[in-house]
Amino acid sequence: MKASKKKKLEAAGWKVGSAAEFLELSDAEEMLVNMKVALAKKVKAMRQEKKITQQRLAKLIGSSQSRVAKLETADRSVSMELLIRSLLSMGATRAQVGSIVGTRKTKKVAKAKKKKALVKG
Amino acid sequence: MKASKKKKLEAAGWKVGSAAEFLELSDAEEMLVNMKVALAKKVKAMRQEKKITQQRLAKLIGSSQSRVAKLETADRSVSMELLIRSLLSMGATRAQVGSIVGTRKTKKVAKAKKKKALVKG
DNA sequence: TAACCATATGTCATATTCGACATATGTCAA
DNA sequence: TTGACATATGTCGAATATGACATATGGTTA
Repeated sequence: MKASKKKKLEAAGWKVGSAAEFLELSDAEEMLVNMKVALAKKVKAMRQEKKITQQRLAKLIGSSQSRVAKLETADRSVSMELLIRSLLSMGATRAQVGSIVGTRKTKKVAKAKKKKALVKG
Repeated sequence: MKASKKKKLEAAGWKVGSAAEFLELSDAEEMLVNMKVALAKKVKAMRQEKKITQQRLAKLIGSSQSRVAKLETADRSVSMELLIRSLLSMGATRAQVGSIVGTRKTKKVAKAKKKKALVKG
């Protein structure tokens, strides 16, 4: 991480330890966000595959349509727990959830480029 | 639902009211609890492997010793998010976290018996 | 156009989770 | 015994996540 960013955060009142320590936390936060986004996409995909509305999924998990919408857009206000509960409520297995949590998304663009490069070479 | 399951959950610190109440726990909720317990055990295992105290882990994740203790005992008041954040902060990979989330615990005794049976047969 | 349905967004009162603190328990060495 | 250290538990005010509601947006059909 850049020193300038650290300075900025410190100026804003954030207590930052060593740069290395901060890096670890930053990575953890980023991974958490990525996990949530991945889970959110799966919620939407599963719901659409089952051809049910957000309203119906909401009822299934004891929530409301608006919260389901927030879930699927990985809104800041949604917890990991609710995301996972939603998947499980739609019939996902622990293994499926674990797979989503544990799998980093690969960029399709990057993959395409790599493939092209191989063909060319 | 089997009484053995109830016992298991209670042993893990999840106080369950009446049996009838427990019966109303959905499969999804039970899976969620099991995931939390598995993650909690991993937090403790990783911390001990790194030979650091709860106090130090607390500082690493910006929390307190008491909360880390609650984390490791899978207290009701701890979120999935904090459990995962703790693992990531100690250097766990997404793949590792995913593996814990997605893997149901199998009884060693049961496994041993199965193996023995195979040998015998 | 209008009416309808699905989804997104903003707000709010309540519920849950948070860090922090006090304190209890347990272990080990002086 | 005492004291120091690690961990567990109970509580509390603050922070965050919740369901619910109103409403906006976008697509489809009459």
